[in-house]
Amino acid sequence: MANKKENILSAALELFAGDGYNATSTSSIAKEAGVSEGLIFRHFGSKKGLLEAIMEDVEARISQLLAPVIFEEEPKKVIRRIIEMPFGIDPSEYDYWRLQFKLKWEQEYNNPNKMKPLIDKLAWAFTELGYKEPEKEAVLLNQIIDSISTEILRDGKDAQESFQSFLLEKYGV
Amino acid sequence: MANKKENILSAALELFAGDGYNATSTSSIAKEAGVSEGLIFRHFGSKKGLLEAIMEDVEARISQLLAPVIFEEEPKKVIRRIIEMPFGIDPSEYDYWRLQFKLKWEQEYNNPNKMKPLIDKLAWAFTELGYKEPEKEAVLLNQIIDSISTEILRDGKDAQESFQSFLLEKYGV
Amino acid sequence: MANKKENILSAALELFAGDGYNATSTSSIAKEAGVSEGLIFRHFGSKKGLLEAIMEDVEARISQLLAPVIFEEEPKKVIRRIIEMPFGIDPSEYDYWRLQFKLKWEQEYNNPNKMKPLIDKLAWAFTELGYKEPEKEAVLLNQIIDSISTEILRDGKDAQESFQSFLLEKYGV
Amino acid sequence: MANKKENILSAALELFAGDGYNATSTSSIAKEAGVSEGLIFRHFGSKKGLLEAIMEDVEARISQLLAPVIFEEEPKKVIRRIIEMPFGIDPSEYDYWRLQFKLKWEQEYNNPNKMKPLIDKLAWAFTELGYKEPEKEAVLLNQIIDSISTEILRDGKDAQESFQSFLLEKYGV
DNA sequence: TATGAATGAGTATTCATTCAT
DNA sequence: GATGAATGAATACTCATTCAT
Repeated sequence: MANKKENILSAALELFAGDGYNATSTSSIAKEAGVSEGLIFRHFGSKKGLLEAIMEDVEARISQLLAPVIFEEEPKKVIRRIIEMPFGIDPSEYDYWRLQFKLKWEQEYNNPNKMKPLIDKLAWAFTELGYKEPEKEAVLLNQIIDSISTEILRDGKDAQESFQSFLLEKYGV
Repeated sequence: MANKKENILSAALELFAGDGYNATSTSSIAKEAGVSEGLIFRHFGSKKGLLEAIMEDVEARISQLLAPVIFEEEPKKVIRRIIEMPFGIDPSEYDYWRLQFKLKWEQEYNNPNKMKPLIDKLAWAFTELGYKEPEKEAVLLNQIIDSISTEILRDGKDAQESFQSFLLEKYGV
Repeated sequence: MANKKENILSAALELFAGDGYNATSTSSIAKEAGVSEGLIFRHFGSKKGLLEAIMEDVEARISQLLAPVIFEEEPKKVIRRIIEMPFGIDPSEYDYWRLQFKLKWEQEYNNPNKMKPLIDKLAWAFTELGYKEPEKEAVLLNQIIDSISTEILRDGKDAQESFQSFLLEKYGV
Repeated sequence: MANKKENILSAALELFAGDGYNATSTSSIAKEAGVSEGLIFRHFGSKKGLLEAIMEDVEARISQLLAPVIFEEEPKKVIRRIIEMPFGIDPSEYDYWRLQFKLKWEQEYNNPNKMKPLIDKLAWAFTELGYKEPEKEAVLLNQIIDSISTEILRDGKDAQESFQSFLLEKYGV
């Protein structure tokens, strides 16, 4: 059987992502993870500490997903990559993303400049492509991607599939 | 002193919108409203009943805000109106909107086809204007408006003001 | 429509008899009686006061039912009458009796010498009939009648009918 | 200091037996047992769960008390044993019995066929002794014992002592 | 007489957290 | 590292009762 600390992390991720942070009790996490409630506090100090540990993972995975966009050198491909991104998320990782979105609305876990490097890269790409208002275009595209991600997490990838080519064509990439 | 029932409704709106439904206790609502906790249950039966009473208001206000879009006859003006909509929300009504957005992520209060009539109207407008994929354009614009509304509710109208003209120009309306 | 005070009394009787005094709320009585909760307190001062008002009725009805035993002059007929008594209760009056039995076990409403005159009469009858321990016989028969009454109130008259002739024969009356 | 779980059980038994199940609050049990209220729920899940834990004990003790009657082989001694039974209850165990009787009148905890094996045994004994209506005699004696038990629990053993020999003589055992 | 708004104390139950083992 | 007993504060909700109208 896997490490108990890992069990706690994955149980908590699943429950936080599904029911929200507030609505998930430490006792339900312990039950789901098959450990004693006390162990959660031994490892993570508090419920909030557990959340923070999970959020480190979440952020690592987001960076990983954004990497192909950030490091792309060709402007058109930057746009293409960002549009393809939400469809490239492995369904086994959906909970990381669900949690990320849930937390935007629960408490103060929102970190608005987490997306700053991405938006900067998009702005650069739009500048290169000669758009008149590249910063605004960047923000707009980021918002669109955000919305599509939300829908995918709710209803699954298939329902949104046709949207991908629509956007690729719209941006001519 | 004003009607106590009203006090409860406005205190609950404020707290639900700020902290979320789950994270707001009935005792904090009572304290904020300056009434006994029991009175909440006498008037609304349960915490959920209180939420539902508030949501009736919320929905009435949304309809009211969407009306100018829905009843607009000229395609270009339909697009213009929807873009102007989030900027037309009176700041005194922000909590109604915040609550609406919060609930999308808490429990099952999401009613996805609430926006159906709006999207249909947008699709009609895009068809009239000769867009190639009017349904997708409608969904896309709706998502954009949703995102902008979110940002406005978080950071205030001013930060997004310049976005309005950017979008109006982009859509040529 | 009947007098509201009467409505309260009969609603309370029904609910107290069915669910017990403690388990019945004044609000449920008000609802059942179709009156405001305040009216209960206007008329009876408190929940306990309401119970006491009902108990006066209960006691009047018990006396009425015991009268044919108490005023019977012939010893054998005294015995016969007491045995017939529980079968003579009108089903429409069962709630009075149910309440009487419920209260024996809830709080201190038990008044053990309420049955004193009856037991005295039985003792007299057994003396007349030459029983060796008339007081004990009286207590015993009273207990038997009490038990049968209990069963009748729970399961209905029919299930116990055959018991009546069994007892009449046993006591030779 | 003794086991806290035991403390809860014995405090609850005392209070349930004295005031009834409904009228006893979990907070009063916690106070009486010298534990936190939460511990009751950790150990027994709910107030009803606590009652059920107690009732298992109660039923074990009843079986134990009925054993000498059930396993008696000689008809006359069966009758004698059942008559002696209520006087054989140890006063330290009265609460178990009080609770048993209280619950007959509160909610649906009444299990009428709990006494079935006893009544069958009595019926067998009366048959052997040549009584004309052995089943009815069995039910009747059971009722008498029930009533005497009730009185003993209310007023103590002494007040009823003389009744024992009265009954033994009456049944000729 | 009758209502219905209003209350404060109480209800069973849950929660995050601590601690001895 | 891991458990499970234990807690105190909080939770949504109910109750008997009061009072202005």
